[in-house]
Amino acid sequence: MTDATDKKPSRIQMRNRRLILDAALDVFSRDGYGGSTLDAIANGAGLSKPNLLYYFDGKKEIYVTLLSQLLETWLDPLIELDPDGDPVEELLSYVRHKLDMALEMPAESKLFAGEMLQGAPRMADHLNNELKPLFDRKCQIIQDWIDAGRLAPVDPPHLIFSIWSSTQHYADFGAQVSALLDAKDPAKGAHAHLEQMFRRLLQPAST
Amino acid sequence: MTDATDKKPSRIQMRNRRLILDAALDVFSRDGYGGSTLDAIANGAGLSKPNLLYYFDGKKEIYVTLLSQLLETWLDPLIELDPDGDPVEELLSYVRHKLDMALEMPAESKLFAGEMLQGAPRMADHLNNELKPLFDRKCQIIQDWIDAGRLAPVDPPHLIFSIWSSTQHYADFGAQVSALLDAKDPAKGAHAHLEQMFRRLLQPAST
DNA sequence: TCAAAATTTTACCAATTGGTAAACTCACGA
DNA sequence: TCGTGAGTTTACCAATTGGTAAAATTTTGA
Repeated sequence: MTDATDKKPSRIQMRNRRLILDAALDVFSRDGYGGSTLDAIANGAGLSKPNLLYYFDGKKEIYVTLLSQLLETWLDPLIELDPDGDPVEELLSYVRHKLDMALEMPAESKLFAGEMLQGAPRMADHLNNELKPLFDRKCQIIQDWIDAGRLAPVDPPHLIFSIWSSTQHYADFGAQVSALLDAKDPAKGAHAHLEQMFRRLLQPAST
Repeated sequence: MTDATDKKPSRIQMRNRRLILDAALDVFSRDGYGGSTLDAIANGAGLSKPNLLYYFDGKKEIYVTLLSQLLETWLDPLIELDPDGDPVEELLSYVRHKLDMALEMPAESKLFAGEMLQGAPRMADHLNNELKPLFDRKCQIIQDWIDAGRLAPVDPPHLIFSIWSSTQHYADFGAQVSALLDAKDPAKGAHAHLEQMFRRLLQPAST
């Protein structure tokens, strides 16, 4: 039983697995899966390559572990969308939360984006089995709000796409944003703009 | 004078350089720069690897050539934004054009996105010297429209970011879009949704 | 037609990369 | 304190990769 995936991870196991995953996030998000090397990850984690392979069975396992752990936190805010709250405020709160995540966790956003760019080959299962049902559930909530006249009529799936894309843009295309924006900090303007855009889109015609 | 960058490219040069760039677009956009191999590109182009290297000096040169050629067509629609046209219709036309490009040229979009994800290391010059001035010029046009009361007050740079992100999303995150959308063809819904969203955002309060 | 130039192939190579074997060291409980 | 298993290092390897040298072939223009 020298396998690193045992039931009872030691303190050292916990520490080193975390070191490795942290370094791997840096490397994978910067260089992409194909452009990343075990040496770079091991170096970033302060471990030797064979030592790194003592904790993970290979490059792919590190990547997949990272990705599946990330997905949980990444989709969390969508879960919180509350059917009993005020529709516009619920959705705007979601936009705010998503933008904050993009601004504060750009590496995570980029890792996710990179996987999507390549056709999500290692996430197809998760996409179909986990995200799709959640997505459909939340689309239904939005549709119910619309049917109740509490939200302007929008296409729920495409609304969610717009929220995802416009927020994650500040992480994934951060290089472009920085190069084009004179302001030192894009956060302020981004928040104000997205709030305005989605409020106008979602506000039902006042009666 | 056996250099492939001569002034007068032969018919064979034209044909093979195109074959190589076409194959390279496929490979680079699918596997990322680091994950792509000269063998894969040569194979896709139907040439041997040394033959491929007869036309380009190396992997990086293929990539950079591809990227810089792409940028011209990619930014073209922004150039067309006409200060003398109707503001809302000009911008909506730009949105439509951008979405069509994303839907029809997903590989190009992904190549561009992949470069951005990695911090645009091979595009910093182009970003600062070409795109930035164009971007500023177009932001000024939008600002002028707003000052003239012909457009709702929006933050021009962030408006452009929103247009870019929400349209390119259908290419870059195509795997996710396909997995989550029940409709066979996302194009129809996407067009309608983006038209609605940006029209609401941009329409000035009617007097 | 025919030599020169352009193009393509064959045969390589050095460096890198993901990964392994096995020896070695260290921490800890009996 | 000492044996045992967890953790680490050293030394290595086969496959892949970007790239080259030079011979062989095809195309071109006079």
